[in-house]
Formats: sequence, structure tokens, C-alpha cells
Amino acid sequence: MDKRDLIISAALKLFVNNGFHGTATSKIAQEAGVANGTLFQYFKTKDELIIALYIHFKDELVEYVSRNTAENADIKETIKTQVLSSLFWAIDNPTKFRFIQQFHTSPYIGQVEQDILNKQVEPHLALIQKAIKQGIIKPMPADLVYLLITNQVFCFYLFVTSKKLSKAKQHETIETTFEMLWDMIT
Amino acid sequence: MDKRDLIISAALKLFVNNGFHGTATSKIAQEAGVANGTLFQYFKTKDELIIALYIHFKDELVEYVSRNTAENADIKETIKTQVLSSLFWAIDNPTKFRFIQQFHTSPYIGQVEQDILNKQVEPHLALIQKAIKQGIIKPMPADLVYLLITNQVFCFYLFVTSKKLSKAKQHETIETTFEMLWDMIT
DNA sequence: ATATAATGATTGACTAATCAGTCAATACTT
DNA sequence: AAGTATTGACTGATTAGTCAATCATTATAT
Repeated sequence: MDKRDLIISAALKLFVNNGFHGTATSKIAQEAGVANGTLFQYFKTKDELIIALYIHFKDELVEYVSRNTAENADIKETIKTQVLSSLFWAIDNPTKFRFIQQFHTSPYIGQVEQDILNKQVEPHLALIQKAIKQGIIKPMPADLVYLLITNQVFCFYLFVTSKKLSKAKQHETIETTFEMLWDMIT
Repeated sequence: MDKRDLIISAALKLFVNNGFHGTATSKIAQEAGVANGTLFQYFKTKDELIIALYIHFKDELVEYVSRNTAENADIKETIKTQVLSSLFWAIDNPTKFRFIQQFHTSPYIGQVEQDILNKQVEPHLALIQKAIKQGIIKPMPADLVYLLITNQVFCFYLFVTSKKLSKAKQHETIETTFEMLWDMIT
């Protein structure tokens, strides 16, 4: 694990526990076991670190989902796989997922270039639009459907983590709630 | 408008724009047009101010919703009225609503006494439980249903504010999406 | 009615602590 | 020996919170 990674995971932990400004860069360096100055070698400013963290973990999630998405399954199966793998990633990486949520509702989200945000959303929007054209999903704005789906994921995540369900029970709940979601939008 | 209210609205504005720790208490006092020390007369610490703000606005929302809820309508009508009035409140008070969301995903949420959180949620949970017993809503954990509903409200809010829809178009979208939500959980 | 006292609200200069970020010195690699 | 990565003491700026002094308001006494 190189110093950059040490800094990233220390920062993740402290930001989620104490908030962005509630975490001093010196505390991050300490937690990472590196010197104060080293942090600024890898990230020019604290803001740059925070934004880099968001892009880093969001990319990790996007990559995980696309790696788990079958190439030529039908649309329902594709969307289902994407929803479920997002959720599994969130359950396995609660701190990273909470960081993303915290970032989304913070003023920092405005500092991320629109290009980067679009690039992560575009493929999903395209898939939804395709499903709407084929008459699978109800005719409605694609970005509303996207919002409904992503919020459902967040919702499942909150539920699954608040109760301490067994893996089997988790899967069962996720399956039923996905079918409910699917019924809603089709 | 007394000083306490001036401080509250100044704090709301700055916290939403700059984050909790990104906002200095001196800036809040300045924005409110009161002296530094006056802020600490009304709120012993900055943390106390932040938490008081959350409870204040959450109460405002809860009160608004319950004021708009008909006494003896049927369950669907009751829940529908609650969802719609939450949403209208959010649209009319975007800064307050964003503050609540920002607070929810921040570490401060852990500092709010469980009693206070429960008191706001309980009546809604009771209503959902009643609907489940009567076989109106599908048999599933009441708190999951509650999560699904509140997240849907957040989702509508994001959609309605991202597009700049006319009031009429807003109502139309909200009506259809509520029916979708209702179909999903019943 | 007027003066005086008492109470409480408000002020802003102040402090000790903390912060992000720098940089000259040091350690490690090639 | 040259180049690169790392260090941590340091700085100027900013922070939350304090407090003695001032101001406003109301109550009491003459």
C-alpha cells in the first residue's frame, strides 16, 4: 500500500466520522502514518483531496457495477444486475458509500466538473432511454427514472444496515424490493 | 424578527452554502447583524446551534404536514396528502429542506437524541402499520415502507428542482409519481 | 411625573487553540 | 553523485468561545 492509498483511506475514515472541515489535514496525515507535508505532495489542497476522494470512490463503484453487468442479457436483467451490484458494493463498503452520500448533499458537489458527473451517469441514462423506447419502462423523463432507481438503492442500503439481517435474508429483501421497483416503473 | 430568528436564518443560509465547519460563527453573527457574543447567548456552542437548527426545521416540516392532513380521510388519501404536503413544503423551502438532507448524511445526526427522532417518525409508522394490518399496504416492515416513501419525496424534490417546471406541470408529475409509488407498496 | 436602581440583553475586543499550507533539511534510490 | 521522496518544525490566518463594559428596559421610590 503506497502513501497515496494510505492517505486516501485515512481521509475516508476521518471525513465520514468527523465531517469534511471537522477533519484536520494534520489528523489525516497522522492516521495515515505519514508526515504533514507528504499529504500536500499528493494533493495540492484539502479541497482537491476531498474531490479526488469522491471521484475515486465513485469510479470504484461504477467500475464494480459495470464489471458485474452481463453483456447481452435483456434490459430488465441488466438493470437488475446493476441495482443489485450497486447495493452489494454499498453493503460491503459502507464507509465509502456514506462518503459518497455525504459528498452529494454537501456544497462540494458544485465543485466537480459537470463532464465527470455526466460521464458516470450517461450509460445508465442511455439504457433507461432504450427501455422507454422499447415500451418496457413507462414513458417518463429518463433522469426521473434514474433518480428513482438510485434513491431506491440508497433506501435499501439504509434498511439493510439498520436491521442486522443475515446474508440470506438480505438477498431475499433485495429481490422483493427490486421487483416492487420494477413493477413501479414498468 | 428577534435576534434568535435572525441568527437562525443567517446560519441556515451559510451552512447550506458553505457547509457546517466551513461557516464561522463570526460570519453567522455578521450575516445576522448581531455581535459575536450574542450568538453564544442564544446557543451555548456551535454544535448546539447546528442541532437546534435541525430540530427547528424538522419540526416546522412535521407541523406543516400534520396541519395539512385531513382528520378522517381514508388511509390512501391521508398518506397522499402527507407526501404531497411534504413535497410542497420542500419546494417552497428548498434551503431548509437541503439543510435537513445535509444534516441527515452528516455525523451530527448521531448527536440528536433518539427520543426526538422517534417522536417525529412514530405517527407515520403507526399509520403505515395500520394500513398493513388492513391489507392495504403489502406485508413488509413498516420502517422499510417509511424509508421508501420519504426517499421518494426526496427524489421528486430533486427532479422538480432540477427541471424548472411550471406549477401545473409540477402538480401533474407529483400526482403520477405518487400513484406509481402507491401501486408499488400496495 | 421624575429620578434612581436593578435587571437583563448586547457588544466587540480579546485569547488560546487550531488550521491549511510552506520549505529547508534529511533520507532514500538509482 | 544526482535526483526524488519524505519529513516536521514553522507561519500567518482563522477559529470557537469569553468577558468586562455598555446599552436598553422595566420596576421602585420619591
